[in-house]
Amino acid sequence: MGFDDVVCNTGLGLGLGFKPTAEDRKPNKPAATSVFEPSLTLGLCGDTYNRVSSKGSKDAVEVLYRQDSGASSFSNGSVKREREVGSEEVELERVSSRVISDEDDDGTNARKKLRLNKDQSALLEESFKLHSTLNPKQKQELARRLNLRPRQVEVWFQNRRARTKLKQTEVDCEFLKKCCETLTDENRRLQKELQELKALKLSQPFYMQLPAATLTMCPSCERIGGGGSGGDTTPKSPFSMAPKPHFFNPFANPSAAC
DNA sequence: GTCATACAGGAGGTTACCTCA
DNA sequence: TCTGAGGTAACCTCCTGTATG
Repeated sequence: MGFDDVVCNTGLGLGLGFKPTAEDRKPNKPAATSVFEPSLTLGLCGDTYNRVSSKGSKDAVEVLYRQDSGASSFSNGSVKREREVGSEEVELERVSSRVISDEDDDGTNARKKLRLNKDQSALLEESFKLHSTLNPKQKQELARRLNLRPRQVEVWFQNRRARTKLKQTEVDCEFLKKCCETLTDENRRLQKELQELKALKLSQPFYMQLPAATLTMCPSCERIGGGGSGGDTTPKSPFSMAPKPHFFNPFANPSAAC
């Protein structure tokens, strides 16, 4: 979809941006393969942000998802099963996570902050490329491979999704700014054109303002059409202006009537 | 079939730690 | 050495979807 298409063909003007399709919003759909439809609603998009590539880690991730294929934390059939399988360990994980993270060795409440190493980050990135969300089994397995707590993996994915969305928001914002600039320029140009046409009309003798010719010209694209042809016998002025008061609509396609 | 409740997980926002210029 | 900015792990709250009685 080109920029011009957005401005001229949709009639929606600033209805821009990208959001995942309904299909894309399904959990565990690979983030990098999403298809997007234009929208102001923001969503995940093909992620080019801060990506670390590692052959070894990619292999590991593929194995991870092969092992767990068919398990979705959202699909009706699997939710119950996952809860049965993972509820105990997940609960344990949550409790232990709080205890470990909230209390220091000496019992103080200092929040410990670990720094993921390069390999851990690479494997997490590869996993995220395949699936932007994890089900409990995938989380457990990934945590085991990374030697991290499942809670840490969960947090990483939450933050990663947030960063992706933030990045996409910034991109969309820039895009909308450009749209706004273009529409402002177009508006300015059309206003100027309108002023010129008004001045031209006033400068002509009265008899020249009569609908002597059947030619019409679109003020936007400056194409001249045979207004009288095609069975249309309605008399028209040389620059057939809109019969109604004409308000500039930046979202309307100026050439749509042509 | 409908409703109330509980639970799990994600989004959005915030806090706090760490690194670096 | 100090400091402010930026990145990000960890946390909190709210909302939504699903299962269950």
